[in-house]
Amino acid sequence: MDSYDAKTIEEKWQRIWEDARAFEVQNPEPGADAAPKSYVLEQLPYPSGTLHMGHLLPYTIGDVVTRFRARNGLRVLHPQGFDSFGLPAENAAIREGGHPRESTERNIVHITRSMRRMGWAYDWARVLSTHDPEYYRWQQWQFLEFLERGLAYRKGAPVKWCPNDQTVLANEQVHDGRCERCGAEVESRLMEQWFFRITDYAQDLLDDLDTVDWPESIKARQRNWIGRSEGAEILFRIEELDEDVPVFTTRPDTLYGATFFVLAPEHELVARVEAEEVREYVRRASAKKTEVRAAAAEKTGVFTGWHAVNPVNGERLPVYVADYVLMDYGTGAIMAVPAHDQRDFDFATVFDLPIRHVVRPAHEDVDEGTAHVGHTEGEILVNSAEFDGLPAVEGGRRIVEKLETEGRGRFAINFRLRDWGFSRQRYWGCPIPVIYCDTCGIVPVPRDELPVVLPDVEDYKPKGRPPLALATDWVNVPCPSCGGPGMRETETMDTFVDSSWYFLRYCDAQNDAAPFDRAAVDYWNPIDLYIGGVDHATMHMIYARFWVKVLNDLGHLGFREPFARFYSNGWVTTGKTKMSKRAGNVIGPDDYVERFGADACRLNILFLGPANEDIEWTESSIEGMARFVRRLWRVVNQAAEEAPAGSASDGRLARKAHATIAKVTDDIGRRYAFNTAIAAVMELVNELSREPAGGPDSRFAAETAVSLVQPYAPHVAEELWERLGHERLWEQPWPVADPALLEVETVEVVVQVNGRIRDRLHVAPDTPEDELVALARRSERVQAHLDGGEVSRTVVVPGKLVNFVITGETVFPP
RNA sequence: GCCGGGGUGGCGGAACAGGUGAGACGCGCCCGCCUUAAAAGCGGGUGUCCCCAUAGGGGGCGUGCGGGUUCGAGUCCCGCCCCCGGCACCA
Repeated sequence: MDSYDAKTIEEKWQRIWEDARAFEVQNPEPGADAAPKSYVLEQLPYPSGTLHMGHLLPYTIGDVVTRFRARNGLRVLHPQGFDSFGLPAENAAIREGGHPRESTERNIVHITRSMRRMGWAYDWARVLSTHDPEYYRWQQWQFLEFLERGLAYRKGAPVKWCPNDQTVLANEQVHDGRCERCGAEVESRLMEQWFFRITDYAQDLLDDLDTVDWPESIKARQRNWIGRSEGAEILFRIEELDEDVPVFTTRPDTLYGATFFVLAPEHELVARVEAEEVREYVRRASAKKTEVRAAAAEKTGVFTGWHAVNPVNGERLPVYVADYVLMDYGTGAIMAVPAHDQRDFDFATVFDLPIRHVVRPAHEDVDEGTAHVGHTEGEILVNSAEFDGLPAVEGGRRIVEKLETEGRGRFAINFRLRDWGFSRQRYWGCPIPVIYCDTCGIVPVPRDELPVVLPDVEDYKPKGRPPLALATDWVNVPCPSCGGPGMRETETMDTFVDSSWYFLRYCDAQNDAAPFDRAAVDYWNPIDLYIGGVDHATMHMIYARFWVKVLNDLGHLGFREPFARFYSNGWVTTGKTKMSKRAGNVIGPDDYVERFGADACRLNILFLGPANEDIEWTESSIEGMARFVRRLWRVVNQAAEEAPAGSASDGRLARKAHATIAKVTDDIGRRYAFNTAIAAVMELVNELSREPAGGPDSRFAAETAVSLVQPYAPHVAEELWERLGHERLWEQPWPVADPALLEVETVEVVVQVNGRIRDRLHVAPDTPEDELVALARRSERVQAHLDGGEVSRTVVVPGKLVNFVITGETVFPP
């Protein structure tokens, strides 16, 4: 027998799969009966220079599932592509010179080669890159659809600005007041921005989470992010201004406890204060970053001299400006109830404002000197005029109803989710296809002029203005509407737009008349298994859901959720830190593929632990896995050479093979427990190695092991399959366990006395209960323990155990 | 603070529906075989404490801690402790 040579085998089979177009899949012909399908997809990768172990996990999971489902008779779509716009390439170009396109495309070539070497079964005929004009052309087309329906709009808004990257950041890209990308401190700026009206879909996005099969933790994050709160909007009149100001509150039951009123520094009315003290406070507050405000030890604020009238009792409340009230949540104004809100309490303490308790437990007293926060269950209203004594929740409702009849309040729902600001002052992104005209305003670029191709520029360095502004030939164009002078939009789209619809394009990747054909998209979607990391749980996966809902409302597709099932893979870590380019601790697979082969790497990454938890990379385990592959090689080769063909018996080895089929099928197909499936195959190989030449059963066991390991180690599996005298394992039906052989001939039934095992019986699995009890009683060792006690109860689990419960002294014999 | 996920051998982990002595499978380590030697490979051992003993056998205790339910609990319930992740002046 020749020795195992991973490199030769892997190259051989990769060539064969490629020549056979083994993993390319066709869309169904229009009108034809659509075959049962499965759409398996890993989150779109950014094409950094090289693959690392962190990438191996999701892609190998996707590959195992793809190969498994294909052999189970499904038509499987498993494409791959590149999220190739974005800051890293642009920053690299600024740093090292060259065009971002050059380094990006070089990286794509390199990473594609690495992916092929891993043997992942992708339909490369559908590959896409988001920086390809043929891709973003259709993104611009969809943007125009959004724009025309008012779902994309421009407004001035305070935005998070990264002074280092010279660009606007989404809220999600800011962590602890710093740019998540470069770590620079984020500033706040007022700028005209493009927004998608995702807030229109907030309730929809929340409700439809109930229809998808995702881990609860991921759903929880999205719910958290959307942040729905129920409450009321209540109008307060500011006496001195004669203006009504709405506030949002989740605690209308505490309205009688309001003792002051607060406006956010950015609130429009604040501009009307003339006192220099207030103006100075507003200036200082707006310079402060939100996170610095939040971290402040003590609440700050300043009295405006105004008073707000509480609509429910006519009380005059002093109006303050304080930066603990945020302009971009609710209405930017609050009624302050220090007795029942910690923040208001803190403020009231600093400014020595009155604290009035209006909600308290029905049957106990509260300390009036502290804030009594966040309770409504079992509590009643006090100090609340005619509402006294009502349960808090009902009281709140009655108060709002009363205000409603007076036109001073209404029930309201508020979301934490904000509209999605998607314009970026950077170069390397999808151009926004609009033209500004002094006469016509914002004019969409006509669809037949798409794509608006990103022009080359001399200098990508951001200078506060987008680099595209420097491409004057490109910028200055006639207005499509009136023909007068116009200027192109020089901002580009957030790359999250690119990844909001790429999974649709895969379904019809070559379409040059539309983003995609609806029938093709409706056939393949929703995605049956979406695989990726938790870090995209709130941004990408909310945006893509929003995008699909809009396209559905516009009639472009027939479903409302893109990701029917989501599998969240863990991180690969070294030490305890997540492996990432930024952490500088990446270990690439290339070296290991060279030394041990792609098959060993694939097996290893899935064997290290449950794939939905973090996995620590260890050098020694891959050596163990290489050992397993060699062992498999040796044992199967020996069976191929020496074990005769013929029908398998019902002996131990054949039964083990059937049990392994059942286990692996369930582990991959239902449980997504990729590690235990490998362990099961190892057990089978261990048994086979005891008698590799043992007859037809050995050959059957060898074939079974090879067939079951194929999703994980497809190259060596194909090679061994061929040596066993067969061909094209990747097309063979997945093996089916014979239920008759899953039954073992004899089972061990435990005999317990008071739950302690005293003997074992070896009996047929279907031995009836009474017989089991009789056998158990006959046992000498059991007898010894039954002496001196009376059996008060006998528990029998057929095929498992008999338990005698005895009363009496001799529970534990000496 | 709120939300989510976890605590099992020297290590990664298994035990999927409360039902066989927990610890599958692998890593590491130890002993042996093979070899001039090494590598590779092969065989065996490996939770912990105790007892009788020549082989071997027997028993106690063990899944973060404390209670509980049950004939029976890693698995269910109550109360703690600790770790990881997310969100957070969100009114």
